[in-house]
Amino acid sequence: MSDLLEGLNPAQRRAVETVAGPVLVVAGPGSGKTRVLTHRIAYLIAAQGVDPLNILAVTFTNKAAREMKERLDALIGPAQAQALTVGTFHGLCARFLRRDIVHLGREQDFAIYDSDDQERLMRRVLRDLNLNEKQNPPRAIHARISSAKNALISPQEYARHSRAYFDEIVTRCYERYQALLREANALDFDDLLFETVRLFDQHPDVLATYQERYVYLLVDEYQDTNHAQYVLIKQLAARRRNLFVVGDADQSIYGWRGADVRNMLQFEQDYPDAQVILLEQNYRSTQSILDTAQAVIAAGATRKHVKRLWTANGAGPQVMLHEGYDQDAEAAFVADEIARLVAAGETRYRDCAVMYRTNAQSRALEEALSRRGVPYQLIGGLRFWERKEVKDTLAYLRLAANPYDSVSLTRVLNWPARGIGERTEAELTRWAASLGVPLYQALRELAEGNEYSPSLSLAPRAVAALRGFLGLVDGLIAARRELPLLKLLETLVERIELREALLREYGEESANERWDNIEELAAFAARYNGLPLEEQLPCFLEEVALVADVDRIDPQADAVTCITLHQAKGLEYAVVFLVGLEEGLLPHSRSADDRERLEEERRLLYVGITRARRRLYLCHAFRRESFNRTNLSVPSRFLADIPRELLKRPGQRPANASAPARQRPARPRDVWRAPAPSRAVGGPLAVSFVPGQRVRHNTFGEGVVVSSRLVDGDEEVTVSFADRERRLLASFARLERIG
DNA sequence: GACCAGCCGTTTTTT
DNA sequence: ACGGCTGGTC
Repeated sequence: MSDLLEGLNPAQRRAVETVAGPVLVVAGPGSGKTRVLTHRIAYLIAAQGVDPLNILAVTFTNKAAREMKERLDALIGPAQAQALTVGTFHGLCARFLRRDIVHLGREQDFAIYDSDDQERLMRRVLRDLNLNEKQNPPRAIHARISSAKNALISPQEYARHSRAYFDEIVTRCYERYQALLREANALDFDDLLFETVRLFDQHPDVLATYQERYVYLLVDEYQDTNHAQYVLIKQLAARRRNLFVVGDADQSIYGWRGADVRNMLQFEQDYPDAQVILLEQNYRSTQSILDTAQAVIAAGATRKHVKRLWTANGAGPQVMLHEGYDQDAEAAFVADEIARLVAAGETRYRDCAVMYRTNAQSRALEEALSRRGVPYQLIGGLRFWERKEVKDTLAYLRLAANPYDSVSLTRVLNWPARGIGERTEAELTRWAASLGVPLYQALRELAEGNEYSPSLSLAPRAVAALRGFLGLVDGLIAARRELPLLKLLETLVERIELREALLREYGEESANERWDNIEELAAFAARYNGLPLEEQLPCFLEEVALVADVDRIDPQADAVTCITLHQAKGLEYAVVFLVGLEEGLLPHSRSADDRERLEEERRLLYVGITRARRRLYLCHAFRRESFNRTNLSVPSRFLADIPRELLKRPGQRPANASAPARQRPARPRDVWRAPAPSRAVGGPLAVSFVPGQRVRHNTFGEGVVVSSRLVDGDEEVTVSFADRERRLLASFARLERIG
């Protein structure tokens, strides 16, 4: 038992041992919160004799859930670890609903609609309501509906609150969208949460069984919960109140999808008897990296729980600041640097990661890395499960599980091409709608030759094609009952002549690539072989719908990880490159006009910086290609918040080489002191450039100073260069006086 | 109903 | 630069 507490610092130990009542753990990055979470579970089971069946842990990704179980395997043995309930909010809700959704008058074999399905369905809604897609972008409308659902606002309530014209549109769409989802026996991502809350709300008896079962609740990444998740937790914890949440408001980066950091900030009001534990010692990073992170976060808006992070890890190498000429040069620098470090035996590929704000930025990196033969794995981007051929193939499997899934049905109605064109589809849809039945039902009626009052005007040839499709689907439904998943997939591939279809459609090269994806899909399907026959398909489909891309990171592969900053949350690497630290990218231009969202961008950078264990590179480019044109870039404003002596530029002597203050080894209680907000350490006290002064810049060339002023402890110089006037920060721009 | 050529928007982040 | 969509033709 005692070894469960060994090696934990006093705060961590308190977090593990405080068994009863609400606990809020405010944990800085790298403070071992995953460890605390895991050890607490182990402690409950091994030292307190708690039955693992009574524990529910919620993690942010499936990967985190899997890793937690693996660690518990080692700590308390597989038997105990397997009995535990661990998962993501969405995964857990899907499980709860599968069991109990009949209480809401629904079928258990519901499909889960991902963003692509959601958008397709929204298109259908717009067509049904005769709304123009151009004027009413499906994504925009769906975004409104999604945030309404995250806030637990039903269509009726939305209608009540709607004010503006657009709200009226959204209201009508929301209603129709829900009706179609129900008709398709489908739930979208947001419904998984909403419907679970509704289930618990309307059926206290069902809720009570869960409250009884889950005596201990643990939630990770609490700062990124949305309102629906918050309510869900409140419902589940209401009885036993053994709620243990861990989070870091400074790392809240999902506000844009409904996460509300106030859930965490108000925890003490929600649970007045809550214990609050601060984890401030960082075990991950060097002092240099931590100092940089603190400088960035401290310059932001005021925070509630201000943590004083410290580490005993020592100063480590200085954080590097690098400016590339353009994105390719930036990528080349990254690739060269990784190759250099690996060649020098300093690190392995797998310990390196490159992080960026947008997926589009990965292209230049991929090119540079592969040109140098640096192995890499790209996370995100064109996601595997979203590739067309994969989704098309999956659509058939989804139909086999639930033929009422109209989005999947229309998706493959004419794929591969079987002579069912747009007109036929439109007519079938119209007919089904006038009968008030799902498309599949309409197909059946049609095939059985049933006559209905709303007439159907289809050519005999079209009717025959539709019959053929129905036969195919029904064949799959039958096959599903007797064949294991992998065989079902093989049957499907044969019946639709998938390989030939791919060749026909895409040409040899592309078709082969796509066929590889189908084979990967088959390999994934094969993993469900061990399950009972009737569970294989549903489990497979559910996992496919809910896996995150980070779940696909292969920790065994010796390869550099390329990943977005959002997905990097919770991960750590010895060497981290943050690229594209420029205005418009980080902070992203879409967040520039909103103070809150700007702060979220800052936290995103903070998250990125704190992923690094030993070496950190902050990179930006002088010019960047976006869309089809290149633009000159301005270094991110957040860089200006980092005291210049913390940063080193390659090929330059350290900015403050004569002052060894930062090089001293950190003492255990060497609490980091934040620089006074809005005044960078070592910043100028007066302007040093005067109008008319001629200056030279490494990349811009010669120019003339137009004006200069002090901004946030730095000097902002406006210089007229040959191409145009530019504003530069004196601490970054390397302006050389001439004449 | 299939096919082709040209056009447009796409890109912020994701369970 | 790419892929999906539109509008035209066969």
